[in-house]
Amino acid sequence: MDNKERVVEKLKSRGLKITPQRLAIIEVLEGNRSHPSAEDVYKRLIERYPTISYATIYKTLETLCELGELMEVNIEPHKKRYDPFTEPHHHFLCVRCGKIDDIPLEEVPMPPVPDEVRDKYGIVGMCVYFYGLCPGCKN
Amino acid sequence: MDNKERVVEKLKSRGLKITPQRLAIIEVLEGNRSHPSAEDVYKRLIERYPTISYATIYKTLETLCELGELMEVNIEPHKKRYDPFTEPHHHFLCVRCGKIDDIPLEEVPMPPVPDEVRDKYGIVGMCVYFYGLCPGCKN
DNA sequence: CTACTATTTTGAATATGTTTCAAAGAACAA
DNA sequence: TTGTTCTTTGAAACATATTCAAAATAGTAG
Repeated sequence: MDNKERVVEKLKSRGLKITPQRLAIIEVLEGNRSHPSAEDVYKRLIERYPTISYATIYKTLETLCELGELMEVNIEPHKKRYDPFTEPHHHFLCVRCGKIDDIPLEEVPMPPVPDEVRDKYGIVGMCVYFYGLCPGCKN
Repeated sequence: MDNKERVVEKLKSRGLKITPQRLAIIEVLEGNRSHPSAEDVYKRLIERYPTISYATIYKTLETLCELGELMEVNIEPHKKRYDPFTEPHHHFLCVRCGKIDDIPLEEVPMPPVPDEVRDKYGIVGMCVYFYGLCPGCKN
């Protein structure tokens, strides 16, 4: 999600309404590479929108996922994170500080999935997660 | 975890006690390829051990993970699954029926991770998850 | 076999993240 | 301006996992 206007048009084209809350959430996400959780988004917004609720945050995040403008990152058990950068890439979780980094395909390629394997299992999606200690935590 | 006796010896060698609950949990896991959740294990045991508690289940599963006899499978958001088959392999989740299948490395290889990438991020672990519709659900 | 000690189990309470719900509010088309 | 439909809200409910202190037990030593 690199372009707010495109997302707004997409919402409109599906008959969805452009509310201040949705705009604010989109603004928090636009170009955001920190893989925020629902709580992260909430905390970024609660000062500007003191009545915004988690229900709205969760619902909007879900909507954006359905529109293909956002991806869930489930690298951390029991806490969904979200990624507005939807091109294929991997993720790395620092198990000490909890930071998530992208690992681009140039550094680690997607594992090749033969068509017959794809068919056999009915694969429609995949993800690769890495765990470790980030440079700052390695000391 | 293909051999209960080895796990028992490992527990003993760490000064951990062999309790009926631990034995029962190990028996449920031994050779189990269904990737059970804590609840699955609980339900398998509650009839034979009417007083067994989730606290015990969770704690024992954690202990077995620490011993390297069990692996967490976090393919399903917000629900840990466990896998006693600890050799490297991938996992597939059917998004309709929730079943988890193994995908062996012969079908999809591990993506190659260059040493410099491993160092750069401090990678110590990785996993590959696949999502789709299993044959039974594809109809 | 008995007694001791450290470990383990238990049930209840708590924590955390997410979803549901119905009422109130707001967007937007006519 | 009005009406319809969608959206937001706060509270409650839900699901999974963890913590805690008291009671129970395994394993050891005598």
